[in-house]
Amino acid sequence: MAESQIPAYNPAEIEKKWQARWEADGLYHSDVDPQRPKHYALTMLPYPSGDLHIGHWFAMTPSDARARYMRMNGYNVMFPMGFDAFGLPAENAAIKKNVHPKEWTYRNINRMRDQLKSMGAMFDWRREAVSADPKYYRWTQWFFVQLYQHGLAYHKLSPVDWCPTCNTTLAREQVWGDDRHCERCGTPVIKKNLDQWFFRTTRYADELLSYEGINWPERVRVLQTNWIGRSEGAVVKFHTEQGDELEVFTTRPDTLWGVTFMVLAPEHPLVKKITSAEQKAAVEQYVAEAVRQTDVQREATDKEKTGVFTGGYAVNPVSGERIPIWTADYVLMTYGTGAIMAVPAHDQRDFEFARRFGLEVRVVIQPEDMEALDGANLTESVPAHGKMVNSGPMSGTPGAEAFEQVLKYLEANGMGKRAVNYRLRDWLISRQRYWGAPIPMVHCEKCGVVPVPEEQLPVMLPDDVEWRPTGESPLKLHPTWRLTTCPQCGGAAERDTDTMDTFMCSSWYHLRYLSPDYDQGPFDPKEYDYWMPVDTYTGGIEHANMHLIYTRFFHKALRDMGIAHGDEPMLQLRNQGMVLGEDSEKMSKSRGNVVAPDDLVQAYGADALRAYLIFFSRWDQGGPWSSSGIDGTFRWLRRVWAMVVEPVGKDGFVDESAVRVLRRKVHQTLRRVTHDYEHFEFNTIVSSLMELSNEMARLKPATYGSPAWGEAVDIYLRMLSPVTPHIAEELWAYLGKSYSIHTQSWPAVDMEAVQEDEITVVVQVNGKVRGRVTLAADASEEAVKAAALENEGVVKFLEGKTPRQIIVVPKKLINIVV
RNA sequence: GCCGGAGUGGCGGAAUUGGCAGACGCGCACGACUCAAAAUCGUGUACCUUCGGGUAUGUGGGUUCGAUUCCCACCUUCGGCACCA
Repeated sequence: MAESQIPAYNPAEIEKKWQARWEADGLYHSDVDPQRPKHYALTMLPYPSGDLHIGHWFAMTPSDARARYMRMNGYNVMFPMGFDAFGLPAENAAIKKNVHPKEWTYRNINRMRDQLKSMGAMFDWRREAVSADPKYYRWTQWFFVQLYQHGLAYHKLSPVDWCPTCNTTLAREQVWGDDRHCERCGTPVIKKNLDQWFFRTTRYADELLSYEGINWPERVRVLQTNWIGRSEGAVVKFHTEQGDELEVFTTRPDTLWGVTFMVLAPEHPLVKKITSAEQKAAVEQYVAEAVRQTDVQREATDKEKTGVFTGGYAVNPVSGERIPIWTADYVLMTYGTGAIMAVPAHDQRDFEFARRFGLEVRVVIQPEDMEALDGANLTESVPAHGKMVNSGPMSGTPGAEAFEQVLKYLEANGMGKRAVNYRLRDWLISRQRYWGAPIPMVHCEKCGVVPVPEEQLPVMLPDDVEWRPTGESPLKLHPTWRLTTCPQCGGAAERDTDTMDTFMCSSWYHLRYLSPDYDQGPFDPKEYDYWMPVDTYTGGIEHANMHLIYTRFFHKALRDMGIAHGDEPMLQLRNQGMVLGEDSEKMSKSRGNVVAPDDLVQAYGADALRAYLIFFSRWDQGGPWSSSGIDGTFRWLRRVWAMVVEPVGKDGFVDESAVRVLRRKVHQTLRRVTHDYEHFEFNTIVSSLMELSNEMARLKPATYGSPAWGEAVDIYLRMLSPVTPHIAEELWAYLGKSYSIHTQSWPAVDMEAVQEDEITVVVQVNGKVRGRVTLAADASEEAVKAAALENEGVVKFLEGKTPRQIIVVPKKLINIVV
């Protein structure tokens, strides 16, 4: 055959060709079909920052491959894509380049959509949703109003985290690290007192701690559990000598008789009232200093305890004792009640404070395995549980019962009750920036806060705004936008000029994909009933305590408002790792280590890049990028190409034993690859396919032209198609098989073909490999033993000794112990 | 300090239930093809060795006939939380 008739592998040509054909045919459209089982595969939507990053491809390619795999397994798969288009970076970049954020964002979206298409993923672009689109944020606003009407949104004046670079407030989740910096720009935050909108995430704290019915990684569950930070204890009611109630939260009610002082946070409202005339100056100075400090300075755990005696006293409800009240900055106004009962003998922080200021340390817990404790001699606190001592009527209560017994005592005497505290805070929603969904609320002097009626939504974000940040909301500076009439009384009123945190937009994007053009509600219930919940959700772990908590909260709130069903929005979650630059640093423009996927597509084709992204590291781990490795997957695809298109010039002789070997390898690989798709172990899918193509190339001369060879190529291309969809489609067509390979079914493993007819058993002597024997697969244990004992290499090491023990692992290994 | 990952050749990684450590690929070396180079193909590639073998999965112990895998202690490293009462 003339060589010119064999086509060469030309990825640029075939990728473009098939992408156009698939799009024209609507091959990846997903429609409701009650006859078929559905699978909603979702990958976290990108932020349109300008350029698609190799990290996006790393995240999305395996998700795409798995969505394709599920489709081949008979599922009606929906795999949508969209853009998280509101947010700070758009604005910051727009400021730098002096283009309108809207223009900048939509330009980027258009560019990124093309880039996404070049990877040949099975996205159903008819379902694309863009959060900055009025027909999208109309419903973001509608949800806000719903939450408000159901008591889940409220506003209050409170000290909040403010990023001085981004010029806006941030939610607690968006402040990271030891230095409490802004999650987006890295600037340390400061505190500001502002009137802000919050969502009541804390109302769902307990439910968010339950992961029943969802298959999420242990790691994410642990992160969320720690973040929510549930602790069980009691609220105990003390009184000041002036008669004011002073409640404290404690996890150790069993130490109540050991309280020797109390501490109020400097911001606590009672500080002023209880401070005595003599202490007034000192207290005022201390409070002023504490307030001036940043959280970082104040909450540094290594600094020495500071504080001031207020001159005031409280009464211990259980003992009637008179307890001095101090104020100190190690007590936080934001946790519990902002006041604590201090038990220095059994709490290290209280202990340090007591030693510093010469306060009494009184032992009230005696752990069974410790010598008798004496408060005066302790060098550190004893937080261990144990028998209660010096505790009035409760003395002698064993450690195991102490907590419950004291609670019973408190409740019986009206002195306190069981209580649970969470570290989780309500979600701060207001942002003082332009590029976001306006908060659909009107402030009326007569009627107070009034939501914008549904028929007036969306509250449109105006285009003609000075969006350079000033620290004030840009919408506030617009000459007319904020002026409106009160929906309730018709009088003059003002709009809320803040916009919403973009995590609000992304809390429900998976619902907008269901019906992005629907205008009777946020989503079409028919689509919802069929597709929801999301079956497989993939994305980065960095969202564990932000997006992934918000979206769970959001779903549960919708459920309770009767808008959604089910307890969880996403059944199965899997996280990919992060791709680093070749210098092992995080990829960033400023470091100059960003790898541009477009260049790689141009040089090697999308298929080789897809295969390399899947192959080069564990998906859940990520790691430093190395462009040289892509040569390997490119060569492999070229070998696969040659394996399929290059004929073997021979006279039809087929070696039957080679056929058996071929079929065995094909079906063993199929079994392995199927397993790996099910378990999100993507890199070994490619290595198994490489191994198989190596073996097939070796067996090709002896099997070419046989039905087994045809079967091998057929199965090979099917297994290949989710990883490298274009070359698989091209070769499928080359062989004259019916279009499209992507609508074919996943092949079934032939269990008979998988069976080995000969087995090689490793023979060990004292745990060391000394030989191996090959026998028929059905050889008896006795026969295997006999063969092993006769093996040349083995005999040498037995040195005539009698085996003490022979361990047989069927079909694998024999260990002879002498 | 607390919680959770991870440590395997020059590199990325593999080893499905406690059973042949290093699959697959990169890189490197040598060879074939070529006037030559590239590309491609082939062979080799943990360490030591007296060529019998011995040693190797962060370190040290343990369980076991047998441990990358299980247990204990420690080291390194990454991530999260941190005066949360």
